[in-house]
Amino acid sequence: MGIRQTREEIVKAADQLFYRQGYEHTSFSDIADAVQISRGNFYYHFKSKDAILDAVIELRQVERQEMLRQWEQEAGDPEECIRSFIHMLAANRGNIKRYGCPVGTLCAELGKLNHAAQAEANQLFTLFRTWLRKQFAALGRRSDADDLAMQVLAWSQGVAALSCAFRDEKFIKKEVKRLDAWLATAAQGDSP
Amino acid sequence: MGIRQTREEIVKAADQLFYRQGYEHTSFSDIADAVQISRGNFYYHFKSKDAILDAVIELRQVERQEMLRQWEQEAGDPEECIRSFIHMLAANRGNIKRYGCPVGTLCAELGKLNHAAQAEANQLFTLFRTWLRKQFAALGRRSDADDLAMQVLAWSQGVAALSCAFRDEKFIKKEVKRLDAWLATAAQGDSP
DNA sequence: GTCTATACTGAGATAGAC
DNA sequence: GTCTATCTCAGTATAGAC
Repeated sequence: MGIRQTREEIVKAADQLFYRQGYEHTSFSDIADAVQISRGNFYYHFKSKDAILDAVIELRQVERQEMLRQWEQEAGDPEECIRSFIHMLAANRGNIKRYGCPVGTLCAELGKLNHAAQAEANQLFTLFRTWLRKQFAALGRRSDADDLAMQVLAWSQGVAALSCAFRDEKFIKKEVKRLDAWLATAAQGDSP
Repeated sequence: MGIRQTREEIVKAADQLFYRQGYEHTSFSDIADAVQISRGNFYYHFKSKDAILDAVIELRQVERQEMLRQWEQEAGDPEECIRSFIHMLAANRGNIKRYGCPVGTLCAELGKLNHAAQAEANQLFTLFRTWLRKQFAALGRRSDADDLAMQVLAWSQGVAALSCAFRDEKFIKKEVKRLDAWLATAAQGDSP
């Protein structure tokens, strides 16, 4: 197996495991089992567990960035862009119900660990925030675009947290509907 | 030191440490240092780390229940009760900014660990949910009281998660204002 | 590149003295 | 009740063979 390919598989497996079990609770053995390599082989590709975490965060950043780019490409207007973001909740409701939001739970965990990669993980939130702000500004809400972006983000985080705690997918669907309705009025309404 | 007192101090210290560092990341040594007892002495009071967690969850349940009871006693009407809940966010904004919501972050962590105490921790959410539902029902929103309770809970969770990630206290204040305004209309509005 | 073997550390937990 | 000493185990990480 090429070095590139093995490295990639490690990062992908770690990404999933960190999401499902948390970073600290995931051991090298867990990842090794998933990728079907020996524990020792790890250190040829990464010098430490932290290094794997860095790679995972970078992977998520690249993936999310690409996702946002694609939404912009497919959408006809900024409102549709924001709607794509909102509908991501519904599309991933199975995973969210079980494991929460991948970004939110990682940031929360690294925060408690006071981990060095905290800032980088939080960049994932910033990525969404900046993008949403841009969409709201394009929607004519220039003066409160950042507030609206934060509201959408917080709303999503709350829905993810509760649907996970109560293992409730229907709550996600309900809230996505409410978000949709809210967006429709926000798109028309002027800045307050 | 009496057995009662030492046990209580262990639970209190563990409560704080679990909140600030997370359950898994907190070791016996951490708690021992905080309480100023030896590691070995623990096992006279608790038979395992899980047992301490159980005690911490129970402590939080008792404390929250007492808090809700007091709010009801002090408030003139259900709307004021709900307002007390909302203002808890503002009152604790310093800790929330640093460590997130004590209930939300614990439930999230235990979920990832797939820990046995998961259900008990989630009961903390249920406690709030049931109480809020009761208040909304008393407010005349009987048909959607539970929906509204979930909305307030989710809103709070989202605010806590984002204010923590961005280390932003002002966001809490802003959102508490919006929640207040929302509550005022919800208190008047009929069931949809 | 990948493996096995192993060193090292810190964790939870136990035993028994005081 | 509290202590010290110690056990066991899992985790990260390293060394060196293949």
